[in-house]
Amino acid sequence: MITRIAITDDHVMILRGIETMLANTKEVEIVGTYCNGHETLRNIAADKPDVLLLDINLPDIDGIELCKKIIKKMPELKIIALTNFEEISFVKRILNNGADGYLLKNTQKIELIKALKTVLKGEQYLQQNIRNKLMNHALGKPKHNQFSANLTRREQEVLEAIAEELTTQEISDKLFISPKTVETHRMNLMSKLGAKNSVGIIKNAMEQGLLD
Amino acid sequence: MITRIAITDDHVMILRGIETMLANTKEVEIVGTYCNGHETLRNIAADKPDVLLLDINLPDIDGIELCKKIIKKMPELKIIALTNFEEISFVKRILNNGADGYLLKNTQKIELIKALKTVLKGEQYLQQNIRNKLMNHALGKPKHNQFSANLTRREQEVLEAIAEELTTQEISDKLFISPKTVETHRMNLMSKLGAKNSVGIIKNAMEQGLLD
DNA sequence: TTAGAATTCAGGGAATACCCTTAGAAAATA
DNA sequence: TATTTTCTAAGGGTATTCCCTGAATTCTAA
Repeated sequence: MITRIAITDDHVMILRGIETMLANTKEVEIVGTYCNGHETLRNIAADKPDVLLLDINLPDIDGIELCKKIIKKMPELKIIALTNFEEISFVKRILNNGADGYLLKNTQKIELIKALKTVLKGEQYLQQNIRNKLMNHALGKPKHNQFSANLTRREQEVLEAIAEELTTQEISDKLFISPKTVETHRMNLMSKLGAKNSVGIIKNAMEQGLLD
Repeated sequence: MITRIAITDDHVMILRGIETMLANTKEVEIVGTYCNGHETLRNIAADKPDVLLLDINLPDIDGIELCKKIIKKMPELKIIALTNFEEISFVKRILNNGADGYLLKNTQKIELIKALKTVLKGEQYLQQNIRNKLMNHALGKPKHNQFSANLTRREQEVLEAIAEELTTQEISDKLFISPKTVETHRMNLMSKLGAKNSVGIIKNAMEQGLLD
């Protein structure tokens, strides 16, 4: 059985690149290539692909919205998100909205084929480094992770307010607590995050993914 | 006479895509493909291309620096910058540092060939929309873009020192300048990055990849 | 060579952050 | 219930940042 593949990408070079990569693979056939979201929505039902390689950064439609719409139309279709970015929050959103796989655009032919086979089996395919990141991220939140400080609810709120560049007074107004209490939380944040000042709080918090 | 072409891009798909695009064109021959800056610098002299299609966003070397280095080595070589971004400030910088052309990655085959011919004649090639943007820019809309803050050497040094959680005094000791000078740089950083305080400087700098 | 950046520095004051300690009340947990 | 953690808040400082103005020197690109 030949797998029918469609590709959506506004970069012609990427389209040609994938076509070339798959040209000598007998198990697959490219049944459609689209340059944007609207073209994809118009033609995908007629082309009936088994898998769609979908660039998330399209000129016309937000990738996640597009993903949702396509899945609604064709629930059987497997979608592999294709992008340059490896933002964890983004990966999570796209995977929660219909995508079955996530590939970076520097993918080699072998990995592309592996990804296709995996999603066709009904499994999820993620590149190794993305998988690792997701793991770390998942473990970081609910569990006691010795590498990432775990903050109390209030500390988290103060942290976010500091990240918004608010002053102690402004934070106290926002959270309806005394400025002195805000200072206490700030001191505790410094201690927990190993920072010498607010700059360090924000730097470490961002590196540990405590913000977003 | 056959034109010798080399390509530098860390995305295999782009490499394959360009190869495919040029495969049926007799006037050109691809003599080398490189995945990063160092590979390019190592091999380009031996491959002797007439034109280099150079992705500006490489994993290892800053595109502009790389461009300078290559031109120093091979002054005859024509370089066409290849990228996803159409930031005017960026276009100007790269064109002022050795590139002869600027193409977006959504370029079609016809335009690619046209660009190659143009730069080989010794002229500059820019895509139409980039050309228009440059025109508009030159005609008097100096809208400074908050997304592309470009920092001076000293500002970058002060930025990095702030990120190290140093105080003004400590930074002044480190850089052998007066604390007052450090404050001036800090103020300019706030202004350039649209920040209200040092926390904002670091937050925006990290988001824009000005640190690391 | 000449205008524009970039770098340097200063005074002085207001605002804010930093740092220590202490401690009661509320909430979560064992 | 008892214990721990969290949240609250204060006094009383010192250190640092923030903000304004103004200005000389050096570098750099047209």
